Amino acid sequence: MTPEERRLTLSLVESRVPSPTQRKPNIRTVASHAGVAVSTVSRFLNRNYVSTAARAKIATAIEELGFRRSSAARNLSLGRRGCIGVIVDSSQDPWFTRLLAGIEDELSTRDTSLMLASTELSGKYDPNIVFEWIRERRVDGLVIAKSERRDRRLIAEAVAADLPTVLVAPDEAFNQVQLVRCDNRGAGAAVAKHLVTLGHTAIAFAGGPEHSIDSKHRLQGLRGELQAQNLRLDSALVFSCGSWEAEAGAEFARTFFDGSLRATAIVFANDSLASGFMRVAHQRRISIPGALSIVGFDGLPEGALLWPALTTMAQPMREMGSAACRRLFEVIESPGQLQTMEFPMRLIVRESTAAPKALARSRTTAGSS
Amino acid sequence: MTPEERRLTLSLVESRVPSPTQRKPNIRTVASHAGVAVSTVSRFLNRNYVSTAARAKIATAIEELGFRRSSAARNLSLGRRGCIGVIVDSSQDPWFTRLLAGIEDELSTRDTSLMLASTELSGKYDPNIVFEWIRERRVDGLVIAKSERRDRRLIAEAVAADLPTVLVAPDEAFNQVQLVRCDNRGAGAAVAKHLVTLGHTAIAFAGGPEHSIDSKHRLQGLRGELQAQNLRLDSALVFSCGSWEAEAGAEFARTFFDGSLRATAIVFANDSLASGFMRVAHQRRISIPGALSIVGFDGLPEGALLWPALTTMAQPMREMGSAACRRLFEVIESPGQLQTMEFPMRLIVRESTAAPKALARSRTTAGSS
DNA sequence: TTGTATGCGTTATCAG
DNA sequence: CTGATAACGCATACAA
Repeated sequence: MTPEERRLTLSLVESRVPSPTQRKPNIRTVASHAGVAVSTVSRFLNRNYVSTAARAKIATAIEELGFRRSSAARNLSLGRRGCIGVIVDSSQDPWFTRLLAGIEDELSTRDTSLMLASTELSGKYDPNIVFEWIRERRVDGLVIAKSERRDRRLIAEAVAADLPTVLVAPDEAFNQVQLVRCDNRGAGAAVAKHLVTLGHTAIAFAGGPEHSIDSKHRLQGLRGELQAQNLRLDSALVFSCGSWEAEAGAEFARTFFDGSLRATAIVFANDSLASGFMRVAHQRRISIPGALSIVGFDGLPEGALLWPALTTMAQPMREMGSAACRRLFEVIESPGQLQTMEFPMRLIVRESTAAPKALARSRTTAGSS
Repeated sequence: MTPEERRLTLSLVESRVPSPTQRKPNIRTVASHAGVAVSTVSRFLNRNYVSTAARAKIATAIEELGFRRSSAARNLSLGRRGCIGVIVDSSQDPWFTRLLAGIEDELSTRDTSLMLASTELSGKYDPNIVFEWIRERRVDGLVIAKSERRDRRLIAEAVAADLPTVLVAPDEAFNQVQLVRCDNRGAGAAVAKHLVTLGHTAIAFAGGPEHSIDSKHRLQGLRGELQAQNLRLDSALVFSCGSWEAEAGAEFARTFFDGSLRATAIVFANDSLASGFMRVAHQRRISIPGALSIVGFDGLPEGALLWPALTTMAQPMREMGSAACRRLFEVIESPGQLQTMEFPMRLIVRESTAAPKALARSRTTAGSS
């Protein structure tokens, strides 16, 4: 209550105000205006039983008064905070940005706000803010994006505190939590199909961090589909970049080009690695996709700005964000069962993949003969 | 109040609970524990006058009980929402993402959450959510990023509603509002210095949207410094891409390369345009910076991943974010004067600029002779 | 189906 | 400097 408001209240404590345009209507105003009790209005607001007669009166009263219920008061009464926590290692990640758009979609319809926490805001991993949130229950629930092994304590604490939590695209095997993820194996298989269709047989895979489940699954999918097509992924052509960062992809490029192993296509575990690789390829004047086809995973729009634009398997990040958010609200309202939602990924063919040179040449020959 | 809590309360309505680990302590608990009145505890919490004796007792009580005040209740009592609104055309913008990090820094210390609104979330401009926020006062204040002409109504409404508002990097002349912006003219001048030092004389400028103030100021700075160095910016070499998007830069590239005008360096009004241009340059096998030097504005980290990595004038986006947020809180607490904070931009020399070919050659000649 | 009464945790007023 | 207490706006158990 602001000072002005309080003064107003006090001076009018005896004489009921008729309709001062000043003061915002509350549930009590509505009730008296409609000639019913506040509890009836409250029930109306919460879609509980109320007679059609009362319903109509209340509706018009609300309309006339331009009433809006206070979420602050509602939260206080409900023992909620009206706010969810969204956690990610870095909010600068374009993948996360898309996820956020989905969350935003969902939140805008619910008068709920959000708190953002980057566990790696300042360069080093520091989840303490989140621990505070959990302990002080400053949020009604948590959406944790791309959680990895190091986030285990975080998740354990949230579960222990009985705080509704949804994990999105966890890169580690978590259970006991609501899950929203992508079909990484299926995506790997789709990439295999794409490359095989183009005529590639010497395919390499460059993974992310050693322990990454996503990376593993994508590789599994790739390998599986290749086998199904009677091709095998040469294990000498399976690499690990050790991280998800573009710089790791660049580093890999340098060792790859300096080595003697050859492939006609390289599948990267994500777009970022692929982009780092391509930068070095440019420096070395390796033609893509002429000499080498490149595929990434994630489907970041940024990939379309590269030259050549990156072919990739896209996650429906925005949909995942809104799905996670919806699920979180469900769980907040009523605890319910554990649930896992899996989204398919989608192949986006851009410019970084083409038929391998040899094949292209033979085809040209065949065409001209 | 959750059902469980209510049951607990009711069953204990007569007999005071000794210290049930269940129930969270509130200001009343603290007061009785410290042997003072609630109002004294409240004063303590809000750093108002309270005797040292009481102060000590309260402090230990709070410590022992692990008390944390409820922001929901506080907001209700204060008539606040405990939440600020952050508005941008698209939350996908990497520039905005950096700004958000700064806001995040500031928010994490204040138990305030945020609501995000993208006015162009679904492809077309739609500020209605924000109007709702303002009318229903669902936020305590607004940070509006990169507002442009079309946001005038929004800003006018916020001002009319007396809602504390801070504009960050507005691309239009706004007044009557708190402002946080960059020194675009100074940045333009810095680019001029950089290019002149490298030996460029045939410099072109490719601007953003026609009515963009930022674009205009950057050009002014560039032109001014060039004049100061006794060079002039050929007005035939001043272009407008008509938008800030990479695609506009690509489009400009096509017409530029198809035309007959020549320059040894092009300054783009932002990084995105420059990146679109460079993509086409690659396609046409124009060597950068060999045949053409390129400079952008904004300093997005993404520019470092391009090949060649983009030379650019960087905005301190994160600092601007936290500054805007701090200022907003100041204004929320006490209205105060209108204020404008201007941040300098910083030149990041990467790979897209070099001495012009002719000069490089003559230098080599000079060196070898 | 509705009304009454009470509580949610704080802050601000005003009389000591 | 301190204590009692009335708001803040809403939700719900319970009685009617």
